[in-house]
Amino acid sequence: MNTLSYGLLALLTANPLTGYELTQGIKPLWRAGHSQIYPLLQSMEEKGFIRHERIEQSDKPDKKIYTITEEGISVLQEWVRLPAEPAVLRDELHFKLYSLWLTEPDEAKALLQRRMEFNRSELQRYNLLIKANEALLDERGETRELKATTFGRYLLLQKRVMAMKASIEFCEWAIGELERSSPPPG
Amino acid sequence: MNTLSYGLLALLTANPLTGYELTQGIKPLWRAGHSQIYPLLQSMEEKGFIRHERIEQSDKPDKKIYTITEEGISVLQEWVRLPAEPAVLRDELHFKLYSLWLTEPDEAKALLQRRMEFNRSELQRYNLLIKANEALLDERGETRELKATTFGRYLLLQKRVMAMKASIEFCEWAIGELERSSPPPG
DNA sequence: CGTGACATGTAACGCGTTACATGATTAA
DNA sequence: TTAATCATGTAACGCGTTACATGTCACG
Repeated sequence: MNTLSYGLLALLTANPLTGYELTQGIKPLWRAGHSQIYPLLQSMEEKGFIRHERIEQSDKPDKKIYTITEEGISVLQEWVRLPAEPAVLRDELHFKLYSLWLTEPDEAKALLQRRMEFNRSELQRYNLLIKANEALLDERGETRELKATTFGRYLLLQKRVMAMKASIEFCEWAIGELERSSPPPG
Repeated sequence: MNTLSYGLLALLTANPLTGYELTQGIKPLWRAGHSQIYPLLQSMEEKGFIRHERIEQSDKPDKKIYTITEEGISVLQEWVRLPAEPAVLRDELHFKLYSLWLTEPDEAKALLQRRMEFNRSELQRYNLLIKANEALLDERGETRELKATTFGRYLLLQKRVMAMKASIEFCEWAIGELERSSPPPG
């Protein structure tokens, strides 16, 4: 049981999902491809933390819908209360900033601008997810459980939004610093 | 040549360093242990991007001081102008936030508080690094090269500072949200 | 007629962490 | 005397990415 395994359990507490849906749904939380996820689902099923139901489909490939078991919920519960390890950030840009003086000022600016545009599109994506989450609550947010899972998603998405905004602010500031240190002609 | 290899080259453009010093110095930029770094130094030396000088010491173990070569600088230069891959963030807290409703409100708050305290200590560490960087410039910041490398470090450290501040703000906000949704007795 | 979504899996390889290995000096 | 700093290396294992593998339907 590694971190990703617990993450899959976390997603399954909200509702039953297929491996394919888990692969899509985990994207804003953790970077993982389907080739990592399918084997973990198999091993968690052997451990009794999840179980699956096979759905035969004629138009699309058959699928397996995974549901978390009572045992799965209780191991997740124990894990959640354990202190969280420090976040690990791996960003090439750190090294590129460090050696920025090796490039032309124009190229340095372009580097930051590309990152800023990517961050802006990510921010937009998170805002859409927040709206979808709120809509879910408005439509059928009656049970205590749905309110609770929606709240968790809300916290998480706000975390991502705040980080993205900070990153965009950094890019804007750094581009300004670059222009101050080598003003463009004109 | 992976990202970490270019990162080591980046550090070596500022001044010659030992593998040990590189292991320490890379910490704010990338997570990597010495067992990753020593083999990369050997392979980069075979490629001709760096070279080393052995220093014999009587009180401490002997050391190897690595210097970047002209060829090393030129491959780094080419790499820096390439677009930076999106940053990868791996944070257990994402999953724990998502399943926060499985814990007692007190434990949920403690989870966020621990992270906030860690972030605050990181912020302090970065502020010290910024001061050290500025001091370096004041003391002997005459050459154009030193000014340039100091500038790169400055940008990078500001990036980390802004990210940490955003993360601290998130924790404060999230603790507030938790208190609002389940007020403490009294 | 090709691309993308749906859907699940395995294999190979590279990257990252932990542990093993050695050994002197210095401060608590 | 125990831990920490300096200093370099290897080995084993686990995690993450890319590629291989298969097949249908819908849309442009």
